[in-house]
Amino acid sequence: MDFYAAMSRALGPMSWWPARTPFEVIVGAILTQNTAWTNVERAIENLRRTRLLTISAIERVPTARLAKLIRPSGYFRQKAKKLKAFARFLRQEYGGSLTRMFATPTAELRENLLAVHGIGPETTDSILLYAGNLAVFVVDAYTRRILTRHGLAEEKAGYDEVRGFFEANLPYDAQLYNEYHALIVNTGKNWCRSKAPKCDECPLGGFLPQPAVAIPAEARA
DNA sequence: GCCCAGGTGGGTA
DNA sequence: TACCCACATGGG
Repeated sequence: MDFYAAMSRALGPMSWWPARTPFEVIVGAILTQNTAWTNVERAIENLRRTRLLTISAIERVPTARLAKLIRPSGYFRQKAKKLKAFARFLRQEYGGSLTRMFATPTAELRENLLAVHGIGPETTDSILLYAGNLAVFVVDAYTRRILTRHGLAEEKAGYDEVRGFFEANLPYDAQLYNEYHALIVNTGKNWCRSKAPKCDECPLGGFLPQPAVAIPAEARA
């Protein structure tokens, strides 16, 4: 039994990302930065209701109005600028086409996204994996917390270090990365919050370092 | 009231 | 490079 199998057995298929279109995935990835998803849902719903869930609409809407609509997601003035910055980037670099954007070689696209204001490593990789279906492992606060609590990573391991750990030990498979990250987030939400983690009930079983590596059985030699 | 959430960018030493 | 802090709402 390894981490993936334990989480999968406890939680079942995740079917992520909760969004209707690739563009909606990207909007959600920006809005959920350090924010509970329930708050993001309200903001997305406001954008849907006002027909603003398209690239051209985000480009056209005044920043102040955009900010007001996404207010429930928190950091709303910052995030309005970030959505604007992404829309501008997509227009300038790819003619406003997500299809064209995702046709870009992954390493090059990753660098380009990281250069956009408000899009850091986790948001970049969430976009690549969940909007583009590209095999890039997403690392978030729960991933780090779970790994460090099980003695599988240093407290201050860098983002790319943790990402590399997974990508080097897993088959190159976007669907697997998709499900794995989703399982980690749900495990974190349910059992591994920063205060009072319910380790005794967690499918990954407590604070102690695990002998098993954090990879699915089929990935092992 | 307090803590926390699927981060990121800017400023300072 | 390595910290420190602002950014902000809503739920437990």
